[in-house]
Amino acid sequence: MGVQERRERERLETRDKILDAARELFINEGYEGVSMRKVARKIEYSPTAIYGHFADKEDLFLQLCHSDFQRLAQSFTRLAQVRDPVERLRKIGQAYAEFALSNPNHYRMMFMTAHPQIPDATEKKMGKGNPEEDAYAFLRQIVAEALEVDAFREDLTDADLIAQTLWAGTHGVVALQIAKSRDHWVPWRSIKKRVDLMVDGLLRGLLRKAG
Amino acid sequence: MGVQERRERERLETRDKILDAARELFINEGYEGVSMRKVARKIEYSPTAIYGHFADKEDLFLQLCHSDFQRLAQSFTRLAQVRDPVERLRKIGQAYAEFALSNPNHYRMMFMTAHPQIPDATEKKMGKGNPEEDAYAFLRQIVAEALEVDAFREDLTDADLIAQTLWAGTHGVVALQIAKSRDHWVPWRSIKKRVDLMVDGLLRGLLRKAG
DNA sequence: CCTGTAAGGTAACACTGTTACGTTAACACT
DNA sequence: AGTGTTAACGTAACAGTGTTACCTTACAGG
Repeated sequence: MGVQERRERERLETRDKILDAARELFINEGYEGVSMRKVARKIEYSPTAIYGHFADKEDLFLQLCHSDFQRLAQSFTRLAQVRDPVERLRKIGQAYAEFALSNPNHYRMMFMTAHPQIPDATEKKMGKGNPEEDAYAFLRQIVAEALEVDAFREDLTDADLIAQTLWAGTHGVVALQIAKSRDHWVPWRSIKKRVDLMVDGLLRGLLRKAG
Repeated sequence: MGVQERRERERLETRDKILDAARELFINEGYEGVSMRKVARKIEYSPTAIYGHFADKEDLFLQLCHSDFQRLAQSFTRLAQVRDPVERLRKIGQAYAEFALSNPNHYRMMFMTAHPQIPDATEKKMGKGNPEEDAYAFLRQIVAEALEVDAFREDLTDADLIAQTLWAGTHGVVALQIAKSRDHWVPWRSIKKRVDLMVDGLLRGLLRKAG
């Protein structure tokens, strides 16, 4: 009975059609600029068809972010080959910033807007740790490695606290860039300079002075 | 002809009634959770009455943020009495974080969402520099003072770049707190610890090693 | 008393996310 | 071959949104 498999395949095909159309719209118009009816028109379906595949608009967008953020987690794992954990921390900051600035709408949805507490059910359906979590775990693990070789100041022993601070630093730069770069009352320096100074300055302040 | 003055006064009174009702709603329900009709019901006016005082919903919220953010700028000026500019930078970071966490909805609107380019007209009506700008200028000025006494590393000479990085650091911590503190897949450390480590760590990395 | 003006209300437009409910087509089973 | 079931999809509607023509009303100035 390959019939069920074919149906499943067809179902996934239209699901992907929805996702592709929605991705293009969300990227160009942002979350509020997109309506379910617009997505439906784009794929020539009725609006209700989408609800057979996604619980609601937020679910649709989050599934989208989810799949795209796996790319981020994967690009992180590619950094595993960098030997020096401190150098790896530097690289992960750059990669994170690059991803955020290339996918500003996704980034806004994932890290700049509060969601009403993800229910545990969907969390498990996402398959054992969502990419956000994976990415954080990855960062935390590098921090832990750096801690083991005594790279950080001796009064810093909490890997989570350090990881959260490094994350917050890069997040701060890219989040301001995404939200406020068009405000001209701040003489913004180039985003590259700001990311570099944040990563470098913060690491300098947290690492042991003499290696 | 005190008539015009009385009319003006009455007009401002209803304007303030709108602002007060809207403030309470926005603080509790957030931007999207509030509708013009809700605000109108609260003050027992028709929805259209609001449009006689504010251009649209965003204008209403921004005027609100504007007046509340003046408190922030004022709390900054109170820090002017701190002698050491570096110590003042530390204090301004704490004050900024405290304000953001006490007014999360305002903060979200002002610094975590992109607005469609403020037209110059309203900018001037706001009276010579909005509070955001004032606050940034204040920070920048302290950085400039610190630069004059050679507090920063010798390779750091751009007051704007430094100010933007310090701002981004604190912004990163509070923004993540506001948007993601309810996500339980990160073992968040206390917000105080995170703010402290960010301000202290970042300054350590940017200041000259031996004072 | 009449007129102009400005505040405020009514009703509508064009949307939005979402959901009962109906249709349809393909499969499994007798 | 005919019947029943199921799942995908569409129609039409609900309750709400921001916003705007248009109308009413009250009141100051001539």
